[in-house]
Amino acid sequence: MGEMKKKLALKDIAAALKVSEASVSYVLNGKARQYGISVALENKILRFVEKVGYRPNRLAASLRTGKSKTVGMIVEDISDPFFSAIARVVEEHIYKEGYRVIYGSSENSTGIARDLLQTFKNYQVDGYIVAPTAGLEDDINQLVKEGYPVVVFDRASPDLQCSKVLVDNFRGSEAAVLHLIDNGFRNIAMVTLAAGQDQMNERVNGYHAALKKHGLLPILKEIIYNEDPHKTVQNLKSLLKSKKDIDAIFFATNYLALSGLQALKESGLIITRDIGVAVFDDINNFALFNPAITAVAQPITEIGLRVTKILLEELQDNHIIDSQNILLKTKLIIRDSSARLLV
Amino acid sequence: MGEMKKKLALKDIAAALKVSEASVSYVLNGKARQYGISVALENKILRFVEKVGYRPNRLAASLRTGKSKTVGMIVEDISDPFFSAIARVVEEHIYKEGYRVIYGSSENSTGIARDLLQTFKNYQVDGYIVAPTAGLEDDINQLVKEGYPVVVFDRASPDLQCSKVLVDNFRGSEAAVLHLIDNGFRNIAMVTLAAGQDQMNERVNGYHAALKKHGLLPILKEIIYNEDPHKTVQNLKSLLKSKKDIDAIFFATNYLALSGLQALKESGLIITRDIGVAVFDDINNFALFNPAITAVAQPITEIGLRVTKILLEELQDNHIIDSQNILLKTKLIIRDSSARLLV
DNA sequence: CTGAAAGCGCTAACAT
DNA sequence: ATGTTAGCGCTTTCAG
Repeated sequence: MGEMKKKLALKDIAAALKVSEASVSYVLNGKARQYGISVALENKILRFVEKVGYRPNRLAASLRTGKSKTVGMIVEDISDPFFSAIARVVEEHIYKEGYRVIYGSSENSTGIARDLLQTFKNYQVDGYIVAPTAGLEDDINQLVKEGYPVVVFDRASPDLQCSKVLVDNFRGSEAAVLHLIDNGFRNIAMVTLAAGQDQMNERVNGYHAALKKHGLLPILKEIIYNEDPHKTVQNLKSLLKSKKDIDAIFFATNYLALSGLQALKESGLIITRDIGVAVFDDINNFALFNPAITAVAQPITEIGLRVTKILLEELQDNHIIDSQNILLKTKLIIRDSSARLLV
Repeated sequence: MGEMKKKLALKDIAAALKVSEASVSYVLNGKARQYGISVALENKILRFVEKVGYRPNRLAASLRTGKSKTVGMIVEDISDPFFSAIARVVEEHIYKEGYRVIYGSSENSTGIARDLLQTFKNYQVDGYIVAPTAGLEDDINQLVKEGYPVVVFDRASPDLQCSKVLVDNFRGSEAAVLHLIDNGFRNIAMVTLAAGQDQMNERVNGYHAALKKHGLLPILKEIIYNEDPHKTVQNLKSLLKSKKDIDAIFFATNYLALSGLQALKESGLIITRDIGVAVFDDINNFALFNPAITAVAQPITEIGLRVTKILLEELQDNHIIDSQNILLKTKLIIRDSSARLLV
């Protein structure tokens, strides 16, 4: 295969132009004025660099400056539409500021997340964006203590000493369940994760709070993260079979809902006629399901923007910034699946 | 905020142990045997490194070796479920071999893609995975000529001189349309992109071929990439209004289908009763739509695995490898939306 | 078997 | 206004 053409280095262009490496470096970094490089020399350098297509080796610059212009981002699963949508927003906006993103999916495992953090560190990333797993608190706080900018999102333990961008899971959940109650449902089950993630706990708390206001009893079903979806469907079918009086289900995540809808289908239950449904997290397609699914929408773009903005601030200012705590509102999107069709 | 604790460097651990930097480096890179380091010294070094938690600076190693252990991946849009699912597979499998991934979304723009390629190069990535935009051929071939491993997927111009992992878009599309014809549909429209992407062209060719076999006439509607979805919905509603004899629609991508389903809904058309639907690319949820949507499934995991495997091969072997051409089969998943419900 | 030392390509303090 | 040069932290050749 082709020869690896010898790449031009800064010194090559300095030599070709018979100027010093420093001058070239200054010009390329927009510090010509600051170091009193003449406009003539500047243009000459710029023109030549353009002509020969020289591009500085970022690795070398990073090694020298200690800044890699890269941020590490840990999501739960990049193929989950919630996380990929946020990743997209972050990528787009942080790119404009000259930063690149390295991603990693934790699969909700503290071990993998820790490994990812370590890897990012080896790559000398300048900052971290993370959807933390339970148990990652110490690792993150350590990073903060060492002075690295860290922003967590989606979930956060109170112990975390860094900026946080979260949604109001409690109220979002509570609103959805109150809505189901308003529509006449009384035996409302909630399907959630067994993982002990903070945002899930809040969603469950919201569910309990709503029920309590009306003196209703909870029916909580916990699913293990990463369980084979087929098995989840089976588990949910069993639940529906054993508790025939369930008249509505509230799902704590979009993917649990997908399994749940499958379970309803296989159980021969028709949404609206037999059972009401609401979901936390509104992925695009819920509007197109038939019936359309009522969902608690998270402000995805807003989350991505806030995360990016805060990280950039922490990245740019060298002075101390207080960590920020952003709590965003969710929005209940009422669709057909939560309608009560009674005779 | 906390002091940036001075990071340990290799020379620090060499000094602490009173051994040479070379010894430490050899041990850390598993070359102790090769360079005849004693087992005793090896253990001593390993133990110490473990104890103080030293981690080599990959940037420095990369600068020195010219290998960054990073690959650059360009997708069309990381928030598209097709691409994020593939990204997930790639990430997972390439991670195990010690590589990291930097992603970028091209938004189907050659300019952005070119910029991303350049950026990746500045970061000295060892290899490239790309879903190419039309017009990126020269840039990619240049990379290949320079000796970089490149694997393209999802689409590829015949001019591309690198390994390719594609699906049989022509047959996949043809099979879906033949299926619609079998079910009695006669005025089958196809909604596709105007972008001139190779995979889209093949899908359109498959559509034409199927119609031709049965002497049917095409109704082709091209949508501009990145058009505001609301506008797309309007455009499709106009189409449905002006061509009232359309009895089925075949969508070339999952997101076009989402707009299309919205348009059908807003036009008061009921799938199965008024119109048949099939889609190229089966994202999870199509099975859960009601009616469930018939779709041409692409072997996502297989695509991700092949891409990863080929790239790793090209990355590891230094000797010449012929570029590989993989063509994977699609699978038509027949669901309710393509059923013909006639009286 | 081990140590010294020369860079990889760049930045920025210090000279001039 | 521009040039010289010492590293950033690592790998690897070469000499002991």
